[in-house]
Amino acid sequence: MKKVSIKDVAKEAGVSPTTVSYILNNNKNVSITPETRARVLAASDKLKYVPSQAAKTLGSSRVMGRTQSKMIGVVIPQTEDSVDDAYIMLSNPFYSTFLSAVEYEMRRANYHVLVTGTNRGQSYIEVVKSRALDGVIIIGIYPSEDVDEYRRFNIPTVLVDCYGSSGGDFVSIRTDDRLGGYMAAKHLLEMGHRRIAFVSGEIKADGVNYMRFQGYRDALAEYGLDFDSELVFGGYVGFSYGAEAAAAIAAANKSGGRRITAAFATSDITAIGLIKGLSESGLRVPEDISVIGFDDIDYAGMCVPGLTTIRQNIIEKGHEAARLMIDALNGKSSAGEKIIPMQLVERASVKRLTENAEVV
Amino acid sequence: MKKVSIKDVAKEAGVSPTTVSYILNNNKNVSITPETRARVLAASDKLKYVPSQAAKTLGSSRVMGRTQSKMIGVVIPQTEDSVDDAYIMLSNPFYSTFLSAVEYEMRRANYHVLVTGTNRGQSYIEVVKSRALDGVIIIGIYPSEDVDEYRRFNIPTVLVDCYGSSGGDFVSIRTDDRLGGYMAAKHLLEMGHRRIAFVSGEIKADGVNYMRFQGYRDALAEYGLDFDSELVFGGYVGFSYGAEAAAAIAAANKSGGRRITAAFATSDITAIGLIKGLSESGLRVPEDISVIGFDDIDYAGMCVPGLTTIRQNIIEKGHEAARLMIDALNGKSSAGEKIIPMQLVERASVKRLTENAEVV
DNA sequence: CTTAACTGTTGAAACGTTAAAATAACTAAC
DNA sequence: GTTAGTTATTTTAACGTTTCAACAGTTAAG
Repeated sequence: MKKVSIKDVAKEAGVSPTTVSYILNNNKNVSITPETRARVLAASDKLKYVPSQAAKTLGSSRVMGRTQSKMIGVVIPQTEDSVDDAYIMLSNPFYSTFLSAVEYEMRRANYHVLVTGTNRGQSYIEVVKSRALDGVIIIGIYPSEDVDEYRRFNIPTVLVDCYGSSGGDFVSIRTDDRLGGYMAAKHLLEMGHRRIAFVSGEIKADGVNYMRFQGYRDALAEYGLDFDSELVFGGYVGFSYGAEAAAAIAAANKSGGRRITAAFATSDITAIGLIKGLSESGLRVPEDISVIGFDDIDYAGMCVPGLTTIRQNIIEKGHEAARLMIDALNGKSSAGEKIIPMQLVERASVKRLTENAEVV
Repeated sequence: MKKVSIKDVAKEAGVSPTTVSYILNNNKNVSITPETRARVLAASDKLKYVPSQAAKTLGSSRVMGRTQSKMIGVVIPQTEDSVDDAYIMLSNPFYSTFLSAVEYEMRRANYHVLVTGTNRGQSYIEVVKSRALDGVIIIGIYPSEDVDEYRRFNIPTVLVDCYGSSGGDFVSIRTDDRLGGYMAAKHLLEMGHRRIAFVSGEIKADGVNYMRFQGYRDALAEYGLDFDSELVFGGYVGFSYGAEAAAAIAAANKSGGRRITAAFATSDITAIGLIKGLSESGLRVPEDISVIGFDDIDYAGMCVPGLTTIRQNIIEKGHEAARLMIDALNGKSSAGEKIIPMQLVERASVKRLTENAEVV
């Protein structure tokens, strides 16, 4: 009934609590007789001793910078749910898969993961301080206000899909989004498309969408095409699922002028919403309009038609983020940027356009 | 640079640490002069004091049963990813949405959430003990081995989608899955279908799939139809995404005999995999075969064709789970079962069968 | 005018652990 | 045979908070 503490183990094994601590933590700076070690281990097993992490954290906090809570935080942007008026952090499966991968890898390294949603710009430095988190992984937001504090407290921080980080102070992990945007647009261009819509959520200078947008323009320029701002759909908050963009595209195509034959959506979830909306407007994918996405979430391969997309290995990205975190935690500070490769995955949502079809 | 502790605040305000503690925790058992309170609050603000949760947890652990870590655990079953050989806990968007909702509501009540994946049957009592978690929300698994310990330590536990709990010891939250299965099958029957496949992941006696299966049989019986075990697809581990079932169904239909005209998949994610597989086998949904799902994940409304499904309000379920947890945490133990209502959402994946079409 | 209860505050002990210094028991060196 | 150096272990003090008993000062009751 009563909680088993290190003292109980010590008494059972006939040694001091310190010795138990040394043995259980495999402290390399002390030497222990094999017999003592065995005796303590046996006692610990017998009593089913589980150390109190709170006490460990507190106890180890004496030496500044050596506090060990064995827990990291993962901060995920929170969006308002389209249906209910609730805030949801894992609306994009990209985040779910990423978080799963991080959690798995961290747990293998004996760390626990505290997840927290956040509104853009909201500070969560208090969580970090009050919980004495060993590190933080932040997705999609550059925590500008907290940066100084992070520096001051020297908390290992891994930034995912962020462009705000000036200089190489933090560990950063992302794809080459400009290249990715270029790859997507280029693929559509190669397939004969010329009027290509750009469909995106919020476009912010420190976000991935902005970079993918640049890449899209790069490809256009390479083909000698002028950029047409009327082809940009979205770009403001809350425009997440592409359905609205679909209606706008359908309307644009009906109103005459050169037809939009393809769309590049900056995330698969948007692409899927787009396809849905197009289908409701009576447009078929890929027969009437081609769609390419970004990310390759599980769902991209499962939907009908299969979504052609720029794949990034999300699980690998999560594992890598965790590994970078673990390295940083162990003092092997690999500050700088880690770039995850991408590749084009061709499925069924993009159709090759023949010359005459294009002119229609 | 140095950490601000309660002592610093006390010194700044000219009171004892105890007083600061009382004020900052709004302790109702003591009376404090408004002036003192104001002075302490000001000092705390000025120094940007953030209490150490580790110290709080440890300090409050003196009285058994009053330990406050202000953190709960959410345990999510982990499955092997279909593509990579990694373990993923949030493969089903149902979990993601649920977790998001729980996290949001818990955070509003000043609790943090530690997520952890788990293999079936794996114990996580150590996490609970070492972190002194205030409570645990467990999804989809009945933690039989840990039950005694939970009882002994009297840790508030909310079981989600579990049928293993004998008696009303724990708080439990789920849908009426038997009714849900009945609703799904009945809808297909009402639409004229008679050969209805049952497609599911693992069917275990303490899981929701088993209950949905019972409901499916109830509906069949109501229509005077014999149960045909050849219509059950899946039922074993790893058969998650319905694609394999699709191939089996297509094969069965080709080999003669009465044609399978509809399928009930026990989760939307399975239904979607099924639709994909069917489409690859050259079968169209709903023209050639109708499909009904379960859950109404975001994706059900976004895919093409829109998935007809048995909707449960997942966000509401998450909020409710969090609220039950908070009640339990506050001693208002509402042990027993909370049932979340369902409703049929008709979209485009089920087709009405005319008499002669059925006989084909 | 004594006793009892209340009000606002404090000091000391405790929570379970780790860090650093101390100790004791050997061994080796000169 | 003193000194110095290992090795295995212990003692003491901290970490930042809460709890509990105590206290002095005021008010109320009899």
